[in-house]
Amino acid sequence: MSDNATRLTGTSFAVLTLIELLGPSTPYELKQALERSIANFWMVPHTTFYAEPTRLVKGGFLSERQETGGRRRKVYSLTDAGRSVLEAWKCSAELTPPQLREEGVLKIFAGADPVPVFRARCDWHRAKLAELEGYLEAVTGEDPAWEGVRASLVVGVAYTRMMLEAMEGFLESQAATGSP
Amino acid sequence: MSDNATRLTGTSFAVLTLIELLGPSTPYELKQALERSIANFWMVPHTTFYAEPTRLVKGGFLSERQETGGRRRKVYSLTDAGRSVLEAWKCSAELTPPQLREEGVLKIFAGADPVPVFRARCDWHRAKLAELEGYLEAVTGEDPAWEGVRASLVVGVAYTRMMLEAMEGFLESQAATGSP
DNA sequence: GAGCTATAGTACGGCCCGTACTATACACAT
DNA sequence: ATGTGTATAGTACGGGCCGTACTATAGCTC
Repeated sequence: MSDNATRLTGTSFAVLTLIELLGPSTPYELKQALERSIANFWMVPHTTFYAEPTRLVKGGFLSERQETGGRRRKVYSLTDAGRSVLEAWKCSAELTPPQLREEGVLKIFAGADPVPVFRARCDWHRAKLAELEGYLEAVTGEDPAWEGVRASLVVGVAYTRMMLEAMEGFLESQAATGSP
Repeated sequence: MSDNATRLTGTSFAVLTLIELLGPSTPYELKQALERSIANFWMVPHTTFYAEPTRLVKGGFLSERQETGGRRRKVYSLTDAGRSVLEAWKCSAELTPPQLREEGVLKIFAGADPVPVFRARCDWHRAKLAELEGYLEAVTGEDPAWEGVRASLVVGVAYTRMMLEAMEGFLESQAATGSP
């Protein structure tokens, strides 16, 4: 009946999911996988991410053992409790609202000129698009267990491309009316 | 030379901008304005938001006085330091990367069926779109100082509509192929 | 075997934030 | 005038988050 149970956040489920996909893993392996996938739609700073497995062990959702050679890193595996909360989360229909933090729009709100803001964001989204397409290419033809991984990258690519096209359209329309 | 200066986050600039627009304000007035505008692209939980003016006073960016009647609420105003960091931020070209946290894609990554996820998100975006259109209508024809407010709401409406259409398109294509 | 660079983390302190609770104002019935 | 319901306007608390700075090991190269 303890009420200070480990709170499970999106970051927790990100870690659990990665271990389910990869099998027993070290924190760095998890982090590498994260950055090529989940981090693009569920951002986690690395210091938070490294802390998460420890929390999950404390909550009984992961078990931990030490590598015997090399750096003697810790290797984490799912426990039955971990597997079961992960399954429950996947099946549940509940979704926390999407959270967006876009400093560019904040500046526009404050009265800044939208053109440089969108130009900067176009560059950012162009780079991101190339990055995501690279990740997607790397997982095509993989194991069917990775279907969700592929699907999420497809969503990410579509989203990024949509944003990029919308902003490019805006900038072109501005260029047409802005200067003679 | 103190190096533990108050860190200024997006939330800080949100508060500073709102006070610049509204003039001296109480926390609740700021929160009301926030929810009808900024919170849609820079989410802040209310407990964080209520704490922010206190931090900004400590940093010297806001000054504080007490209402004399009624609830004797605190009224915050910009100091010169506050006005100056706000201006510097508006003019600077730097932007932190856009931060997205979308639990739906996380579930798809984990292998969940995308259809219920997108259906839930469609409902959410439809409601959000109606809400934003309401806010936008409420500020049309206002003071020219509110130009940025209008522009940011226009961006928000365009974004939400784009997301909605993309998801509806996906669901229709699924319906066409998924069942006979 | 010293230095360089990439890899693989930890320490710390301030900030964030979800849950729960508090408190005041106003309406309207009693 | 007093109860009681509801919207308004917050505060308390403790664990989680996170940016900056630092540390440490592995392999490479000279």
